[in-house]
Amino acid sequence: MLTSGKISENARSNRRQLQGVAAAFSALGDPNRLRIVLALRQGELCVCQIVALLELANSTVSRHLQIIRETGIIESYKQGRWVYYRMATSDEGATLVRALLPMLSLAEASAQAAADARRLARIQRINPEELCRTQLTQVK
Amino acid sequence: MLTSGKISENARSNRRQLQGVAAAFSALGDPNRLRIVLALRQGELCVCQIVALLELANSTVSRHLQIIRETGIIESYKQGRWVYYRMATSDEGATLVRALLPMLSLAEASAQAAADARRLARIQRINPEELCRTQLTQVK
DNA sequence: TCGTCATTTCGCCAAACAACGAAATAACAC
DNA sequence: GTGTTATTTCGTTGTTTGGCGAAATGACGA
Repeated sequence: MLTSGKISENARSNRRQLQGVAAAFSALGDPNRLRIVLALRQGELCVCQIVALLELANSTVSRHLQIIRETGIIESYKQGRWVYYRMATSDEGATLVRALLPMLSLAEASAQAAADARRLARIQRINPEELCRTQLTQVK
Repeated sequence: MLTSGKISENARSNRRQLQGVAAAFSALGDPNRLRIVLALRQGELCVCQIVALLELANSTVSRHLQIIRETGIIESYKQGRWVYYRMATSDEGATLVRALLPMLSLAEASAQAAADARRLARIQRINPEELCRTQLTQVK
């Protein structure tokens, strides 16, 4: 069950509108949300993997993901207790992602993005179930 | 005398960094700032032409222009009392503009952008000196 | 030099936003 | 049904932001 979020059809048809483009820009105007999208370009992730990467509260990450998802750039699906997020595959979402590619490439050339990519590779080697479990104990 | 704004060399070298990309996204995440950039893609404009298009206070427009200019997307030059803004021509700015093109094209396909383009064409037919002069009397 | 004009900067304000912890929700195992 | 787990939603808080009018700045003309 793929979900782009609880957005109304009206909001969906605004994607091609100026407001929709501005919303996508605004979503990626937060550095942490930009880092999330760059991470998802490496492959789908569950919330706790993103939490581990960003070192933010899970509630904050969840909210960030909701904001990005509502722009259509990413989508999510449930697998048991886990919710996985990935880059949009729908026609409309993919159009937006394609248009964003040159800018995302620019961001990927940064030292921060490289450091994130290295950490993410390590995070992805940990069993997600174990990663989620150890997160509560690591909360400080 | 071209000016990209009073940005430090440190901020300039961050353009290729994640923060710089996020700043560009953030700048264009405001609908009015996005409208400004779409308008400048039609050709250079002075502040009062942009004020006429957006129907905002001149101080607000000036602030918006400063924010966009600091990202490197646009540049400005003085001609007497007038300050003209245009899309960036420097190597670095042009790279950013090029990367933004697909998204700007998406925004240009909107009804709002088309309406703006029509109004802007009319505004550009007015002598800028006369336009500026009549603006103070139109302030409500 | 003084007055006018175009723009920028400043100060204020209400709204929006990113962070957090707590509560609620949904999925799972026993 | 109960307890555990992953995630989302809610409420709070301090910070940021987009709008405005007023003040400051710089260019021009007499």
